[in-house]
Amino acid sequence: MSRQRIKETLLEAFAAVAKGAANPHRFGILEHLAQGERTVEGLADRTGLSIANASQHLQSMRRAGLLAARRDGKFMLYRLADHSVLELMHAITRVAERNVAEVDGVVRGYFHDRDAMEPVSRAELRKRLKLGLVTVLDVRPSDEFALGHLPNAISIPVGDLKRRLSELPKSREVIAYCRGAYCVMAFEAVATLRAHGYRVSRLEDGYPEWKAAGLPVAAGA
Amino acid sequence: MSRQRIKETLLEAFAAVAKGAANPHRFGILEHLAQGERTVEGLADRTGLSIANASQHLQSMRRAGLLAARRDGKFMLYRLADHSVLELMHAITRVAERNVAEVDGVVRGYFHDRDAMEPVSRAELRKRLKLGLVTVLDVRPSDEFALGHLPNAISIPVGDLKRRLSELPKSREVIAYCRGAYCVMAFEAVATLRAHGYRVSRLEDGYPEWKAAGLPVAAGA
DNA sequence: GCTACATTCAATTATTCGCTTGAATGATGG
DNA sequence: CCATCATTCAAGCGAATAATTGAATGTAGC
Repeated sequence: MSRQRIKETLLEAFAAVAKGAANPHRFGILEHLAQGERTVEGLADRTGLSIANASQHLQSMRRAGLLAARRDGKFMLYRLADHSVLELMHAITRVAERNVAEVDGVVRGYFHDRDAMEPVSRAELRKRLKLGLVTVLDVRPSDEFALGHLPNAISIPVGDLKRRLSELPKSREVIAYCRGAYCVMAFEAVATLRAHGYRVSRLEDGYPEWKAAGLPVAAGA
Repeated sequence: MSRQRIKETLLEAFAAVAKGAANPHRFGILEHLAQGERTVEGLADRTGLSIANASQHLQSMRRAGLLAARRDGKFMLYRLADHSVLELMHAITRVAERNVAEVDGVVRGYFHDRDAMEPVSRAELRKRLKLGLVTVLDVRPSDEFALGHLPNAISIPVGDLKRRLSELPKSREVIAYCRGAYCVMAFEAVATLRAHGYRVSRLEDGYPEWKAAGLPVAAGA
């Protein structure tokens, strides 16, 4: 095989990997799979795609090397191929946050206050957790919380937040998180709680990154 | 703006970033721009694209947030938007090397010997450089070498390697590098030199990553 | 101002993509 | 083995993409 042909083979493989993430729905699927494995129907529901369409996206992403799958009874369970895929997603969001005006604009839209935008790092959260200084708030849907969450986190899905404010102590600082660094539910939760006088920040990223970093997680209902 | 709409905005931006790399020619353009800024015509020549076509790709990648550009006289000089783009390219290649059979196959095709495949890390190369133990070989075209290269590197483009073997001392270990981790010229150089009895390895990645890591570089003819 | 040259724009075409629909496959549980 | 249900396959359609061609724009040097 000629050098030129080999180079083409590599470039095609790299392009195919990128193409696996190069569609809003597919990137959304990746975000959901970063939480853990999911069935085709589960993903179709969460992303609003038809089942056949979701299946096709999943298969193409699998061929591209982004996903792995296993069968469990009559369900196919898809998952991220490995942790390098999570890193790829992170790399994409970093390019976007630095160089795409729309992304920066979204963050600014939620937080008029400059220091309200600043997220708390994982290391910082661990430190404050040990000192017992903070309340950790998980704003994902409760089924996702049930499959795994940060230790001692309280589960209040963002839609329920306004009527369940009493569950959060105003005396302590709150750290909110959801599916990832650019999961909008955490932004909204922070904005809502700030408006109600809470001291609250968001975690720099979400549950998948926490878990991938090897930090302790809790699971179960 | 609704949460749903914001989520769509973010997903579209992320997908657009990925799309910027989701084509073999565009990924090739990124590899060239990782070396330094280039004109439209320069890129068109190197990638084999027509000028108009290269221009269109460059503009779409710029809109996606991957590239920046400036005008110098009658030339437009394109470059990577920032270092996060290099990290994105790295993330893509890592997913591919771990999960795409074709990529693994290419590496194996060059090196039948298992330990011949193992690259030398940047840190390891620096250490051996300080001890004066190695000859560093740059196998990129000489114009790219002229624009910047590793300290004390010898420039022998891979096409000239066989007839310029005498320039390389057989007594010392040789470390070859080119444009990046999956630049095929370094693979070929290692295979060629091994066949001629040299002790030779490749650097884990190429000139762009070395420079991005803040390590010393040399420039000039 | 005129000419040369790098780049971009605009119009066109073949191809690929994303999605829908409906039928086929594969596994489970009675 | 039959009914059920999750998933995949296959065909078809409109929209988007990648490439080509030729004209238009913008800058430099005379």
